Amino acid sequence: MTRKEIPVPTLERLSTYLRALASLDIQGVEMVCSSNIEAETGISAAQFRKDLSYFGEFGKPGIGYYVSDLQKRIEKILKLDREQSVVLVGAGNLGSALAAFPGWKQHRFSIVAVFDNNVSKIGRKLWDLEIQDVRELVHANRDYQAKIGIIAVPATEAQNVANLLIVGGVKVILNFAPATLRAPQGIVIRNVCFIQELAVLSYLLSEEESKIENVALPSGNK
Amino acid sequence: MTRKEIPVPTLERLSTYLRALASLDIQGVEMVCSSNIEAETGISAAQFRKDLSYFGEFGKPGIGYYVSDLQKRIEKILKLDREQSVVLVGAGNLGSALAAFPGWKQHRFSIVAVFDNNVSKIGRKLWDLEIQDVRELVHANRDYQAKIGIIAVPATEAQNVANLLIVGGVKVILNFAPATLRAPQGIVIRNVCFIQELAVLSYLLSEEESKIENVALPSGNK
DNA sequence: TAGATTGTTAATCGATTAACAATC
DNA sequence: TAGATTGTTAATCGATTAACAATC
Repeated sequence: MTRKEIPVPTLERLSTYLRALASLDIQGVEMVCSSNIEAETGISAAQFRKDLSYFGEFGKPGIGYYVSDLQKRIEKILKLDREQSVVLVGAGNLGSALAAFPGWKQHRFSIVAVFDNNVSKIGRKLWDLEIQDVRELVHANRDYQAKIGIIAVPATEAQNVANLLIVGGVKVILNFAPATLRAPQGIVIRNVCFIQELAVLSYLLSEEESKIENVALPSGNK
Repeated sequence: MTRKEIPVPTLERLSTYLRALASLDIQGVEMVCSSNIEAETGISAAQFRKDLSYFGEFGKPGIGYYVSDLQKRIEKILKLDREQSVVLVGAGNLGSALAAFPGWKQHRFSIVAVFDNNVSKIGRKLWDLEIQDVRELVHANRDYQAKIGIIAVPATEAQNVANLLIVGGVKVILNFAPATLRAPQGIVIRNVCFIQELAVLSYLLSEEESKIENVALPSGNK
């Protein structure tokens, strides 16, 4: 069956295409060509066609793509065409902001449970969900059967939480804690760390500033 | 001067090394070798040495690296060795969670102002900062001189906010809104979109699950 | 039909990995 | 000195870009 591995950058872009298509769809656009997608997303037309080519044929030469058809097919590829259960660990500021995100339903994700280790929070509500004791996580997920977990706890707790999620049957984890997590083969972890993003921006800012200096002071030693 | 461009993945990893070094430093570790870093971060020893090599020499053959020295030097590379002003736009759940992040000072960033367009929020406090009218942003940043901006508003507002930030003198933007932003040359934008991350995980989850099926049903047609 | 645009192949580019001489 | 580990060069790998035959 030699499954050709799909590059992760391609998967990330698929999600971007989906967003652009949704926006075009709302505007009433029915057909697009790859250069429209480039205009909308900044991703090159060639890259767009190449990305799609991993999954089959989607358009008509000379014509382009049907917006709603393409949307549905990409959703299917990413398995966003059916509701998926997500468990959230961490009911602090970040967890609260995540739980409040209005787009969960639209993107076909459903937060089925929230856990925390803070006794003063357990039993209270985070929006419409009761905050449960993190020690109940493994047991509770026997019912939920969630395969997707989100870690929104301090870095010091993140590995413990990851272990619990994995024991509880979670297969993929989105980790917001600034920590490198260990996990067995077959478990996928993606890290979101805005401080790291800012560090990159900090470097790029200094680079831009030095470029400007070089323009301002053209002569000098090269 | 032919500045050799540093790969962005290298910059991202530098930040990861920094985190590992901080953790080792706290544990009282004074020396590390590249394979220690691999054990700590999952990034290969060769990759670590290659990444550092863009910026000079950091270690001693046969010995390794001084933890605190390496920390300081990477911080300097990323310009994390001096305080940097950041303006935040969006005082909703996400903006609030960002403002509450306890690590700002430690990472040498300082949120100097928060803006929103919601009349019922303007004038109120978000933690210790007064929420200002986003229409004051350009003017207000003449004082702050922040070069770093964070967008934590709904997607529909994101481009407008980006434009304001840029007019206000911001050079690099961390965008949390699920939108592709346009910006002139010389402005750097990085997008953080957890829904996109979940979409990737959703695909990888289905991939993992099909692998397991294939193991469970070994014979079949290949 | 002529013009437009796809899907795919080949060429290019860039990043990661491996190997090793230099050196502590 | 012998063993360990660096910094760097060369080899490999993978992703992006360009080009174009197929086709609507």
